[in-house]
Amino acid sequence: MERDHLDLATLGKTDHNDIHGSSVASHRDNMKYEPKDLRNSADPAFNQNPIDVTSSPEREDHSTDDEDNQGEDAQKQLVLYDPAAVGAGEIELVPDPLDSQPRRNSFPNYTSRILPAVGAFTVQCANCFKWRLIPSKEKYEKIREHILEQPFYCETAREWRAGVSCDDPPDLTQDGSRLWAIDKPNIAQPPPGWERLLRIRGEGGTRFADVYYVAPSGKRLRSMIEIQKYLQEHPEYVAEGVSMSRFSFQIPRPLQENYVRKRPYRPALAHDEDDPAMAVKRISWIGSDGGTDLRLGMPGLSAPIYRAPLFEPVSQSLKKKRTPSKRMSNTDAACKSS
DNA sequence: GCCACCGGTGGC
DNA sequence: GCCACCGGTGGC
Repeated sequence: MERDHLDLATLGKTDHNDIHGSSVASHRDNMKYEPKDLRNSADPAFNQNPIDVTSSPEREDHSTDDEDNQGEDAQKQLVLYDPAAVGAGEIELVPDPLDSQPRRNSFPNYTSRILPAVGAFTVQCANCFKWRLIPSKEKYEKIREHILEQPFYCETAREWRAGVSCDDPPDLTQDGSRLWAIDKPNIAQPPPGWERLLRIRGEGGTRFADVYYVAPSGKRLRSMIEIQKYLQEHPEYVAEGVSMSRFSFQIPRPLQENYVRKRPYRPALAHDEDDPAMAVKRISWIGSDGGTDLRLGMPGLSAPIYRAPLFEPVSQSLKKKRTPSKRMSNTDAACKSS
C-alpha cells in the first residue's frame, strides 16, 4: 500500500519570552539575489528554523509533563497521511486540488507508485498542543507567515469553526497512521496570483520535497535564481510589488527517519587527493555503499498500510548543529558511519 | 518536445 | 547533515 496523501501541519507552540516580533523586517526588496546574504539574513523566511521541533506525540495528548521544555519548540509541521489508512471521512478537507492531485513517479529506480501529496493542513495550538485542521492552504500560509510573532491558539480556529477551544479533542493526533514533517515558520505568502507548490518526493529519494512557485503566467520556477531572472524579464511584477523576499524554497523536514536516503560518503578531497592509497579507499568506499537502500515497502508493525512508529525525536535544528568548530572531518565521519 | 520528478554536486 | 541549484530523463 502506498501513501498518496499528505497533511500539512503547523506547530504553533512558541515560547512567548522568545518572541521579538518586530524583527521581521521587510528588507531585501531589491532584485539582487545573493545567496550568501540570505543565509545570514535576519529575515526568518530565509533562515533555518531557529528552534528545534521535536515531535512529541506522547506529550501532545497529556499536556501535564514539563511543558516548559516544549515551549521553545515553536514551529510548524506538516503531516503526511494516507487517507486510506485513516478511513474516509475523518478528514474532509481537501485543501488544494493541485497538491492533492494523484501523482505517479516514473523514475527508473522506482517502481511506479503514487507519490504522497498534501492532504490537509494543521497547526498546533500554542496553549494546549492540540492539532487543529486548517481549512485551506491559503489560510495555512497566512498563519504560517507570522506564526512566530502570532502564535496559533485553538481560539484562532473559531474563525472557521464556531466555539472551538482547548477543551475540544484534537482534530488530529500523531498516532502513527500519518507521516508528519516539520514545516518552516514565517514563510511569506506567495504574491497575489502566484502559487507556492510543495511536491513531496517518493520515499528513499535523495531529498524529501521540492518547492515550486507558479507565476501567474503558469511558469514554474524552482530556485531563487530563477525567480530573480523571471522578475527581471517581467518587470511588471516588480512594479506590482513582487520582490524576492516573497519567496522561499525552504522545504519541510520529514519526521519519519529514513524517509530520505542518506547521502553517500563524500571524500575530503582537499586532504587526501594527493595520496594514491586514499584515492583507492575512496573508490572502494563509494562502491560498497553505492547501493540503493531504498527502504521501500518496509513492513510496518501491524497492518501493511501502517508503518513503524514514526515519531523518533527529530534531529536538532541546523542552527545548533552548524557549529563549525564541532564539525567532524569527513574522515571522522566515515569512521563513525561505518 | 515538454515537464514533472529525481539525483548529483558544491557549499556551509 | 542540510541546503540550494540545476541537469537528466521517462512518460506523456
